[in-house]
Amino acid sequence: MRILLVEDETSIANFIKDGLEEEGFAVDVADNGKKGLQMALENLEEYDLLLLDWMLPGISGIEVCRGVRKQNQQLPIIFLTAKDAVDDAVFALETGANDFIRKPFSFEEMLARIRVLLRNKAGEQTTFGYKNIQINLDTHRVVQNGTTVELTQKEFALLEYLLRNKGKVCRRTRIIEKVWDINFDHSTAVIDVYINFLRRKLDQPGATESFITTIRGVGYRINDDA
Amino acid sequence: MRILLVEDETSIANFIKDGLEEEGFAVDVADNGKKGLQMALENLEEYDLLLLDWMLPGISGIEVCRGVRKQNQQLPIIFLTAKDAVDDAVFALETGANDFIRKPFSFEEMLARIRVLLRNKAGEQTTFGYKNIQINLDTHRVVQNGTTVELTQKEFALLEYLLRNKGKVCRRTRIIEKVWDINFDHSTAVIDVYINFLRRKLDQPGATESFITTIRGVGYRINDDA
DNA sequence: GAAATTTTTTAGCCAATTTTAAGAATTCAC
DNA sequence: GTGAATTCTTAAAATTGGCTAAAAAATTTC
Repeated sequence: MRILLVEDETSIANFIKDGLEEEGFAVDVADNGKKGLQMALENLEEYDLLLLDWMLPGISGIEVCRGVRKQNQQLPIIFLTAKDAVDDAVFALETGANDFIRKPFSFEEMLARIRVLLRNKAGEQTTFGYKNIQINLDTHRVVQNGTTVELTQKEFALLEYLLRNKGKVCRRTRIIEKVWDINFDHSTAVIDVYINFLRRKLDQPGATESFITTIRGVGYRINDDA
Repeated sequence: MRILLVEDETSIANFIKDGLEEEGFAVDVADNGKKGLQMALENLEEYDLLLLDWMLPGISGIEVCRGVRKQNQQLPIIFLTAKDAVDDAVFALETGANDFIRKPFSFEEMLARIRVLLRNKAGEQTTFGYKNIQINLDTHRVVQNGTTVELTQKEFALLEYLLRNKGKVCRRTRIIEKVWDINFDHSTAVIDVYINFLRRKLDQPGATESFITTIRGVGYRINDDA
């Protein structure tokens, strides 16, 4: 799940970005309206949700919202507005926003609203599994045959991505975008290295095949069970 | 947690009532505005939240809201409005509602919003424990193996948060928000310092592992008791 | 208002994690 | 089979993030 955050105050932007990343979202930040609109339109398919500050230098949040809505009716958009700006809230909804959050907001509130809007897309599932491997997002644990396997953050994120897409090919470029960064060097071999880490930690010793199938020239896939 | 639901359509009212009762709320239903306002005002102290349908026979939801607000500024009020009634939503907020939910809504969405507004209200468990550690919110005491351990306020708050979420990861950003104030400073190392304080006070001398597990890049976790 | 306690900041250290790089192995097309 | 492309594996370098101690700042207590 990739979120575009358009927010000019660096401290707030970082706070939100860090928090959401800890929750497993990928977050890109634009620090002004022009850049925000540009990023949104250029990668319209990439983003699952747009978080828009109301007050922005240059192009305002409303204009960004309008611009995006012209191209895409579906993308969930949430506004961040000042506490008592009731009119702003109305206006935002009229312009096509799906929800708004009044500042100062608690992170939990924001997360609740994001989850509501992403529900159909993301599902709220917090555990995934393949055969004897279970991953749990709440506890941030991976259990295999009843024993915990220690994974690092990146290993965890990669496994989560593969399991979320169990049965489907995960293309290298997609993995780079979702697990690493959208701007990450595509020629890198980190993926290979991390796939290798996962295999070493999770493949059954003596098994002839890995639980992660390599699809040459394309990417990787964890097969459906059975 | 007692909720007053003012809704004239019996089927919807029952659906909401049943659902909320399953979640552990006590729910009273008024099937028109007049009755709703009356019940609300007579038992103002009893209710923790008001769910108000917009369209009501007789006295409208807005009028109920206004009437309640005259007596009580604090009571959280959520409106249920028709899907595209943007103006209604605005109007509701101006009249003093805290939030609104557009119909048709999902039960989860409603629950999420109710929980946000009820956060930090009473009626919760007041003791938590992990192995030999017991924390009591009423007496504000921590007891380990029968002897009281002196904790400062912040130490206590942090331990409380970790224990409330026993078994789950507590992400750094959430800890900062919940235990310290909403505070956009993510560069601080207070958390580390306080985790260290707790460990020094509560870890068994000679133990190989702390009772608080560090999850690098994510946060901390107190494991479920074995 | 001085002393004690609590909270927060700072900074160096260290270890775990992440990334890079490069040679080995495998696969595929011809 | 041969060669090119891709992936695997390993090791080493770079980076990050958490730990700790100590000091500074804020708050409470007497």
